[in-house]
Amino acid sequence: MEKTYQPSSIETKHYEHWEQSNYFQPSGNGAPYSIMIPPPNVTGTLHMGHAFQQTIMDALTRYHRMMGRDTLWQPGTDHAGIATQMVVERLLAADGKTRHDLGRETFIDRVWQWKAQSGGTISSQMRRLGDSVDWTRERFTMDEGLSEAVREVFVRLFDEGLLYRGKRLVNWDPKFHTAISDIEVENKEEQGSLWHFRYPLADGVTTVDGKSYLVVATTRPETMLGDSAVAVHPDDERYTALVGKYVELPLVGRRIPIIADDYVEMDFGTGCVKITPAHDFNDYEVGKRNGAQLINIFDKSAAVLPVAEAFEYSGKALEDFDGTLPDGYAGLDRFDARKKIVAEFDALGLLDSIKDHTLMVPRGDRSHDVIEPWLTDQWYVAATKMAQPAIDAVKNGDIEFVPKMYENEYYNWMNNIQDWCISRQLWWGHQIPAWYDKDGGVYVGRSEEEVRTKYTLDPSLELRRDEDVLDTWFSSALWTFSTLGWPHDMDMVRRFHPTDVLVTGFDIIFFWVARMIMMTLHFIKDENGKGIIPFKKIYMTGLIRDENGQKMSKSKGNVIDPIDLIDGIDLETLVGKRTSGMMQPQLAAKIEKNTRKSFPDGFAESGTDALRFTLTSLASLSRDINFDVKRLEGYRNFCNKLWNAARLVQMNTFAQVEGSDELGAPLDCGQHGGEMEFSLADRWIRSRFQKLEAEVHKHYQQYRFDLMSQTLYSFIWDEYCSWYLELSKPVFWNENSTDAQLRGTRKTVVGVLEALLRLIHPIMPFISEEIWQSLKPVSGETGDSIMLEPFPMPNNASIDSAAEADLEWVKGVIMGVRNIRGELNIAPSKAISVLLANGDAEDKRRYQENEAFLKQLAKLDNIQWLEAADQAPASSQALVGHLKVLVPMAGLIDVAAEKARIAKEVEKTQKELARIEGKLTNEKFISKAPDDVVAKEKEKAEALNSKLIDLNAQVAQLDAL
RNA sequence: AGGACUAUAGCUCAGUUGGUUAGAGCGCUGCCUUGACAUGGCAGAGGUCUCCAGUUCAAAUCUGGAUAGUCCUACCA
Repeated sequence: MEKTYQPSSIETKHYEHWEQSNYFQPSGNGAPYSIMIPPPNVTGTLHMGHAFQQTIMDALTRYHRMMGRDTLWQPGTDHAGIATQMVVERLLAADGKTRHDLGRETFIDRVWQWKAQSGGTISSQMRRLGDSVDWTRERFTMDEGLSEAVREVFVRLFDEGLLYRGKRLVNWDPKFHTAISDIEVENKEEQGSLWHFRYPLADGVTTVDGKSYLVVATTRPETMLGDSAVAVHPDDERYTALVGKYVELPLVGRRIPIIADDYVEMDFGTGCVKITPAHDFNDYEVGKRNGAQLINIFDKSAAVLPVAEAFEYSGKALEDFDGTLPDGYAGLDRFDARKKIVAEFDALGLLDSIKDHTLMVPRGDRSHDVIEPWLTDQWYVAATKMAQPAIDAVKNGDIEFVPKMYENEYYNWMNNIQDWCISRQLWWGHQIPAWYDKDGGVYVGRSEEEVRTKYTLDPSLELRRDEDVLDTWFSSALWTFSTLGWPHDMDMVRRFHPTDVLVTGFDIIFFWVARMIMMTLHFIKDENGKGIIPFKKIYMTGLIRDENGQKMSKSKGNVIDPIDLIDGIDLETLVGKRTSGMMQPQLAAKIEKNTRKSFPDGFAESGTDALRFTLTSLASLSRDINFDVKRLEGYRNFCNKLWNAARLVQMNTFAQVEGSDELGAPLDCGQHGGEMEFSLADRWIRSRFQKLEAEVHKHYQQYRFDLMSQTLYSFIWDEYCSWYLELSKPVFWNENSTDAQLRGTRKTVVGVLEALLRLIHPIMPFISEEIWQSLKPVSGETGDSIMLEPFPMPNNASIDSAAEADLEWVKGVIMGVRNIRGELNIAPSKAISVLLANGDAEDKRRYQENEAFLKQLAKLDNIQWLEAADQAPASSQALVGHLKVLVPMAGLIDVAAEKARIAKEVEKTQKELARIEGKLTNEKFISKAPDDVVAKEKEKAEALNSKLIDLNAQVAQLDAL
């Protein structure tokens, strides 16, 4: 082992060895355990959220592998339809081209090229993270096998009536010219206006108060070109007389009816609402109920059509509709049309008022363009019909969310689920397996050939394939079984279903998790035809945010590439990375400034293990996780600590080579038997270790990686290093230690470390492997890799309560002396003498058995046991139970400082005593609290009382000097 | 508008079924280059557990309310 811990020099070599040795593949032995990776976007890069989730998945995978399970962690990527197409279109745009210039086939070739070029990033990042995925089974959602699964599911759902095509209002992205599903729309509050327009009443009718017009309010004036009614509330007495009458739509000149519908809120605005069924989801429903015409005025870019089109609610076009629109609007963008309409209303004296208004604006999650409700033909999955089994699976406990609170969110959404719009007007994706004849007949099948056979079509009939592709989530919804070979190869599906746990973020619970549950239950059945769940547990991780709680995003410039934390990165490179390739280059200056301020030195190299340990230590059950680089630094130091502890172990278990750092021959550590004598410290650390093992197992069961990390950290640092290794030194350094004593302590020092390494391996795979390998000559281990070794199991036989109590006593005495040293400024280098007084037989035994430990760790040159009759000199005193640890003051101690120290102690003790006596004088506490609680409090009070008396005596003694 | 979640040390967070001297990391103060480690050691300071009320012998923990923040769903045109 190198003298200093250098992660870069150990990580890659172990990973390569593991992968080449096929250690990541299922062993074929033991009960199956499987995890499906949430597939990242193939052309993207991993961010902190991925690193976080993958660390957890890898820890779970390695843990269960070491527990003897037949373990599969399935890797893969998805094709991310819109996101990927968008990137490639941007590349083309740089050359002044659009995808239409290339044509569909050439464009798709270009996307595949881009995938080939960028697709390796993800897998190399995963290798750097140490992910023990079975690379031989890596899958991509556009692979032939997975594409076949997509076609299969589409066709079967269609044949079962669970998938259909229809003309409906969809969320239309006018920038990408595609429909998106409701959950891909982000609603954000924005500042806008509320325009009040006057719509003249037709046929000379007037309102109750004698006006010749109605006032309607709108946030979207441009849609008035498509108005087909004005609605009022049926109970609104101001307007009841007008229901059934008409208004004359300004600019357009169309007569549109006044209808009554209780959708209208009487109290809002004027109580009159313009109804535009083809451009608003609510208006669509109102229009449908009341037979208002469905009038579309926009093209696919949300620019005004030359002539409006009208439809029946069945989707059939109305042939005889007069769609004439006012002059000057054809081809006008929606926002320009808005300005023009407002101006014309104003000019006509029909603009009643304009008010500032805050409204929710729907924007596409990829394009950030304002989404337009638009009438188009789309394909839908009848999710409303598939939801129930998926709800039941969670209700009856087959699938369990961790943390539990997400189940409510799941039910809430599932109970109000909408049919899922799955078609996308893109080129990159799975093309829909549907064909049309020229009369609009629809034929669905796995191929054109199959369609012709299935529907017995005349060979001469011309068929045209649907040009649209499917939502990426449609293919990811099949992920748990399509990756395993469905529909042809069912062996793996049967073996690894249901998978054990899904580790993912709560932000995709609807996009992915819910849909996977529905699809898997529907398509994967057991021998009795009952649906099989995709996974037993869903571990929902929090969202990784930056150190200020901000969501990490490219446009904020606060994303962190996990590899940069592993390898380190200098400030200039980091700034360059964050400000290049931006969608909004104007933000670059601000990002640069923030980056320089937050990380003036860039990131230091921390190594994968430190990063992974940091991530697991953050994995509490909370919903937001703020990632602070400071935390990483702390755990990098922890790796260093472990490394150096291992070096100390080696120095005491291998022969020293004169004038060299190289290790000599392994010493006798009991590998081959021989008599062994274990010191108190040996027995203590073994006992403590059993409890640690039990804790670690428990935390795996409960997915509390944060608590597990903390437990391991404090054991290694505070118990193994700070106490145990220090306590091993007196044995190693004492020339009088017997062979049996040396063997016993060497055995323990090595044995506990070796087991610790296995215990921590799932979180810190590299450093644990490196040290474990170097210990082989003294640990007696012969396996090829730590990752194949059994995970440590607690053994109650090694629990030694007496040793634990004795060692607590030893620690107490040492800490007492150290406290006096610290408070009274006695140099650590100065050896001092102490007296032990007021002790009982147990204290005496402990003192006699552990004198060497006390002398070593408290830096004492002499310890003297005082019997009751002996007179103690003026001393500074610490208490360990009844036992007084006395440091004589002569020549050492400043009386004033000592008095101050005691005063502080007295105050603390009095405060505590008052609190407890308050309880004990309370009748009700005595009578109602359980006896053991009362007894405990009484004991405490007694101890505090005698301590107080003692402290006062000391003060008196000092005063007498 | 409805719902969920959060509020604990200067910062980031733990605190399991009510009984702890309320913990950790980072930061801070003092001392120390002792033969694993200064990426270190030892000692220490720092908290009316957001506020109010209630239940209880006992509340950071349970209940109700308030305030602040985050998120989700829906939406008044």
